[in-house]
Amino acid sequence: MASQHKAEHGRIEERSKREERADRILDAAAELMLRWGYNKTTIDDIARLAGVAKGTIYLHWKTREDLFTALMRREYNRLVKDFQRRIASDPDGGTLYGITKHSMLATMKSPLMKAMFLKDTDLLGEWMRKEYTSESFPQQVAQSLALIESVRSRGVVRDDIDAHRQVYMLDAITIGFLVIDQYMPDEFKYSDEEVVEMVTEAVKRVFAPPGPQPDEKTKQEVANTLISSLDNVLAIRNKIDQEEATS
Amino acid sequence: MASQHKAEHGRIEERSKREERADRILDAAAELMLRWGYNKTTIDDIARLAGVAKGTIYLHWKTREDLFTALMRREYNRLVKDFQRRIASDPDGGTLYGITKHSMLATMKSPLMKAMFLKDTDLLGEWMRKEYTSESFPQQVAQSLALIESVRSRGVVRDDIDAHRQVYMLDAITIGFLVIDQYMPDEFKYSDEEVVEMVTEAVKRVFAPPGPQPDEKTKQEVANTLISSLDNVLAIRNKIDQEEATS
DNA sequence: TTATGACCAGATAAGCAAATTCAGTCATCA
DNA sequence: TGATGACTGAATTTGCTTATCTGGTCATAA
Repeated sequence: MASQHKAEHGRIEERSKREERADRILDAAAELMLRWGYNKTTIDDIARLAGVAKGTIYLHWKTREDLFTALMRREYNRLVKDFQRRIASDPDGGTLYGITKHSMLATMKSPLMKAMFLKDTDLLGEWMRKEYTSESFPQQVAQSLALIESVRSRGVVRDDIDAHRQVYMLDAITIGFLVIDQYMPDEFKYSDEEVVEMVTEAVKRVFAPPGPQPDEKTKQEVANTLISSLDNVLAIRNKIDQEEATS
Repeated sequence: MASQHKAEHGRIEERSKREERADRILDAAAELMLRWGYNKTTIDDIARLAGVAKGTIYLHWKTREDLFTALMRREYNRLVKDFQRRIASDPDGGTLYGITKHSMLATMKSPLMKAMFLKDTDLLGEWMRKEYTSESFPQQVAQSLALIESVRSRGVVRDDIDAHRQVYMLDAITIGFLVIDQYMPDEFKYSDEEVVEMVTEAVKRVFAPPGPQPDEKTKQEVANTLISSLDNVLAIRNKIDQEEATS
């Protein structure tokens, strides 16, 4: 009994130690990827920065590509959780503009995810071509569509425009504010927060319904629906990950 | 008297023949540039397609770079004139959303200008790095700012936002709608006209002033100011061109 | 005088062998 | 049993030579 408990305890401790190490390796990978891009970040570099031997990395992931995929998944998980947290703690988290605001802030704070949404080849290099990206944006758009339909049905945004077009407009506006700083001269540099303020204002006005503001209860509902649907997305993804890991 | 007139007539005819040929050469350059991009479009190709000898091209422009700069200038002139024509014939030509609508339509119809605004390296290649682009966008932005200030002062758009931010927002939105189609999956493909309809709607809502619609006279004024300020821009540019040509 | 295209030199690409890099493995160690 | 890093072969890069291309000129022809 005692020994069994001890063994289990040991296993758990070991597991968490493993995970901690995996995290450290991913941290190193993230740092190097941001500095040098995918193509120029080698396993040796990562191992050195993480303070482990190269072989150790292969105790965690089968290939280099897998490692970076894991990194991006972790980044995505963090982004989504950050997003959920922001939504939950903002009274406007149940409005379209609130949602846009927090999704943009979360995206801006995560350079790797931003690179992925914007298909930044410099950073993602070869990884983009094979892995994630083909599914990534369409998936993002699908979620956009579900979101729009959810807020429309509750009268939180106007519904006198085709839903698909509304998604198109919303994505055009957010992408626009994500890329515009590359084009503007120096007199027009704004902080992330200022930019987000501007998108929020724009989204608020473009999608505001003709009637009165949504009441608190509706906003709560929308926020909750969104948060739990994101829980779902994460759960499904993690399930797929596990199945892939076991197979 | 008669012979003098004849000579003059001859000179004019000759001049216009020259210009016609220059135009033909630029047409060829435009076609090839769109197909192969700047880097892979050779003077020989252009000469062959235009049906002239290579040396003839150097009777018109000192260098290859000059030729493409002339092409872009012609394209810009055409865009501006197209834009002016559209503005003049639209009753909403004196509103910010009308202006946006027509500037976007004009831009979309001119792939080379679109490439320039978006800094499309694939198309513009080396030309971009040396020539136009450094001045191009800032100049565009400066015009944006002048435009915003002009419409603001006449109450055509709201003035409860900092003018610089308004420019930033307007440019973010237009750029967004110009690039978004690269990101959207196939179910979300819209024609230029449909896209412009959406931008117009967005701009209308984001920048609408709180008060009543501007009256016809104000719109006329704004449209006229804009058109003549564009005349000015063109005049200045052409003057610079001539000075460069003579020096 | 105007237009041409053969011609030139410098730049760019193609070809190729040697050197280096790097993802992934595995015998060895603790 | 978990971690290591020397090792391997495939892939990429480097260095260099040769071949091709192409912007720009200019003697010649119309």
